[in-house]
Amino acid sequence: MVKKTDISLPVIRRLPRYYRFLRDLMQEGVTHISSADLSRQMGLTASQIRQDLNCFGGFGQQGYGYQVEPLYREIGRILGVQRRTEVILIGVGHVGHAIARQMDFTRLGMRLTALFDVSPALIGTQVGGLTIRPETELEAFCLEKKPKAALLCVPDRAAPDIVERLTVLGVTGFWNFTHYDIAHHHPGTVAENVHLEDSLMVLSYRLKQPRR
Amino acid sequence: MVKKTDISLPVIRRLPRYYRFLRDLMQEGVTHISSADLSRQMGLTASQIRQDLNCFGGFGQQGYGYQVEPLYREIGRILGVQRRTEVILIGVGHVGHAIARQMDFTRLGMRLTALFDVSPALIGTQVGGLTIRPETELEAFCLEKKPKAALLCVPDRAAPDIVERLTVLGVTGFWNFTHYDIAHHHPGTVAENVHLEDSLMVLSYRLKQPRR
DNA sequence: TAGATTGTTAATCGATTAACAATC
DNA sequence: TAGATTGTTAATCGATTAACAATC
Repeated sequence: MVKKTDISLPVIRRLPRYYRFLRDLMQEGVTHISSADLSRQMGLTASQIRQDLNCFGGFGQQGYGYQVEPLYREIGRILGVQRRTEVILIGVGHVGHAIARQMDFTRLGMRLTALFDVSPALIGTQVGGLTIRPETELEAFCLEKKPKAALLCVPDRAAPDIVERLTVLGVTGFWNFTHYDIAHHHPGTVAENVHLEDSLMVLSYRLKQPRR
Repeated sequence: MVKKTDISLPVIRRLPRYYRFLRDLMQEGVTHISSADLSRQMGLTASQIRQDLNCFGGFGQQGYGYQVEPLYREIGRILGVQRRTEVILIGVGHVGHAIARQMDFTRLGMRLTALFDVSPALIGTQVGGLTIRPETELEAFCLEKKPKAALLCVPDRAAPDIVERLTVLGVTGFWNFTHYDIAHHHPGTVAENVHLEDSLMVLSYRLKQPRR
């Protein structure tokens, strides 16, 4: 059923949005929808939607549109939400804490299994059902549990050391909230960056632009 | 000195990174640097760096390189970090709380002036030197203080109503942590989206890809 | 001056959009 | 069948990269 083995990253980055949209449509009882309809509702071109969905083809019917539920399932399958990747969180500051408490990792194809921090005030306390471990236990834990991904919420200056240790331990994926350029320094890894400061500066810039 | 009035968004999105990098170089006492050197350190092509910096030209010298400090100042000026935009935060849940506590708005060209929430348990409590106000006071506050930007950390279902009220009150910029598509529903506004769930799903996908 | 490096134009690459034949 | 809508190819657009003349 899958047509292209390599789907381009811009397409992949749109999939979570399609996924959410299709779920909403299902809940409204919509069973099928045309690319034209979807384009109006999502603010994309119908052409782009057809191109995107065609990457893993077979869900549209000429003259009729796309079957909502099969399409939803297929996107979930492509994103791999049912196969869960174990992830650990390093740095339980304000942001790390918020992420650990609020995100529904299970629904997103991940499972949060451990929290680490250096602060004696935090170590041993519970957050979202997990006990914060001392960062010194990173090696022991990873050697035993072999997590493949880490969520990095430490201060920028701590990042290079932590990433080095984690890559040695076999961690290949990072959800990176620091400004340390993981992908550049560790070519074998996969890093998704969340640069909150950069994003806010861009908003600041765009607001100050005379005409948009 | 400014050469292009319209700098493309991809270039703008790279500016915060240049800005940080140049600050680091200054702190190391580096006074000038060539695009080739910078390209090695930042993992961009020298060509792209020259194209980018040339949008607001005049900081390079042939045979010599770029003056670090003037370039740093100019990027700060373009991003408008010294002119501060007033911003209010709606929704002091885990993420909103973390943002309010941790981000240094001042350094990023913004000033956080008020927090709003619906929860009686939160209203009246202090976060980062600000008292959480009831969301019902949004209109009164905005009519008086006329903030131009809002940081949206409410649940998705609350977003359409809040955004509608805020745009009526003259708020034109949103730092959007919800999945509500503000730019699509309110064409006049500027929205920077932080879609944490989407980002995590993309990481999950990339980790599960056979070869990268 | 010679060497280095920019500023800028041209070439390439990739993603988006348009068009339309295929087909439900 | 006629109408609608996809799948897919071709055209367009924009961003990145390469090349090199200008010049410090």
